Amino acid sequence: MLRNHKKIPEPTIERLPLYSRPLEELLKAEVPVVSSDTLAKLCGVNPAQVRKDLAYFGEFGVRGVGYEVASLLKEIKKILGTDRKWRLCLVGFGNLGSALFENHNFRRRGYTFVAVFDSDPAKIGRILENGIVVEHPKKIKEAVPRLHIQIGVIATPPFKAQRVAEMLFSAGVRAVLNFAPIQIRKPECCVVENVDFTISLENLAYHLAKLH
Amino acid sequence: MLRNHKKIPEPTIERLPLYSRPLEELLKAEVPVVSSDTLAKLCGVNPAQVRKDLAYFGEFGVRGVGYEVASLLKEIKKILGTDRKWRLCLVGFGNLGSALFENHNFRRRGYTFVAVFDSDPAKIGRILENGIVVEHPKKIKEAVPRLHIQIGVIATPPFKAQRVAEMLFSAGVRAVLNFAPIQIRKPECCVVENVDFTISLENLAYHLAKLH
DNA sequence: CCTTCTATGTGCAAAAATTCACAATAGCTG
DNA sequence: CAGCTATTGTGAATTTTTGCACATAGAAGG
Repeated sequence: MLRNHKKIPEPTIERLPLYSRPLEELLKAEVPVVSSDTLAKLCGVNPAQVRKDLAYFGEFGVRGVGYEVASLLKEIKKILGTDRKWRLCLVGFGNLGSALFENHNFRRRGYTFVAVFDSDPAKIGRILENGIVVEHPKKIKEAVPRLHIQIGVIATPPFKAQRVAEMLFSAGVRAVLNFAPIQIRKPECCVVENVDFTISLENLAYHLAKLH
Repeated sequence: MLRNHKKIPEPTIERLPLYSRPLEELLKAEVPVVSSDTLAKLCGVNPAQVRKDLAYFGEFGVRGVGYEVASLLKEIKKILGTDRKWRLCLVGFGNLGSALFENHNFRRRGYTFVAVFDSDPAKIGRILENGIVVEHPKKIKEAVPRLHIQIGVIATPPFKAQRVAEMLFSAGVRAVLNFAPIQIRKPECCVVENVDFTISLENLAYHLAKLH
């Protein structure tokens, strides 16, 4: 058994959510069992990779049969912490921010926004879904512990992002999802995940230019 | 010289945009020259990595001095194809779609939306910036060649994404930026880049759960 | 023009990740 | 219950990526 001997590689963690998407589909379609081969094809990866990734966490499969869809999905969710609810706050209620706030994928997966901050006076005081009121970012310090906010989502202009991140960290938030196209400096104890569309576009452009 | 002997690793390509962000800052701040060490620190990577990545494409630095900011940035842009203009179309004009459409980072980097598609009758016909009119996706086939669309951006609900991707490919689009949380099947000759926020969130949740 | 200083470019070793390939084993069949 | 089939779990081989460490070369100063 691998699971207790080695530490888990980062790429493995990044693939788990990838596996869970088709599994949800299969569950919905009432397919009871899936093989590493099928799942691999659905995700566009190598079957051995699927098996090895899963084996880090336990023996979820049955030899000669495959993986039971429902229980595998449950296991993956447990590993990723997706079986819990997570409380988020949003900083920056512009176009992107409000799209994120209204995004149903988030809530469906257990991520709920419980506070929204923006420094624009025209937005402060606006009442959103679930009775959430847009507040000035200076309220972060006080709101984080009170509302048990665990994850901060930054959707501000780039030049404000570092400052906002520091406010979040010092208020006790230890995980940040950053949509601003800058590199956030963070304390050792915290995690930052960056989403930068333009990086993806630049990748595309590079490969496209190569194609002919 | 490495450049003509070996093929370029994917991670290298993915880091180039990362380097370009701080370089833009440095250029704005009129810093003339930067060392691999400084640039590495700004990007949170290893200095040798910066040098090696850049060396794949040429000898851009001066020994004992460093890299000239302006010319390095220009080189990176040339490599990534960011020195050109790219013409995009957007499919799916919901919350996320409209946030993307209005996102200034895109235009600033040379990515311009020249068409928008959505199947919602309430949205079709709506006139947006630059005189772009929201059209039904069945117009994709005709619009792609006419408007010289090079990249398609998918911001539809997941269950429509595959169908839309196929329409784009068959219309001649060879690069797709996909925001729907599904794995797009694609022809050999095409490139797909996925942006899935919930994957990033699940990563965060995993690491957060690990922290204590 | 020679010496010193500094930071690049890169060969090489180490580490990490992927993939192969097969032994182990569960279920099925007769 | 023995033999067959299918598919897992995993050791070993392979490939890829990273990082060290240093020779190399440009610049500056005497």
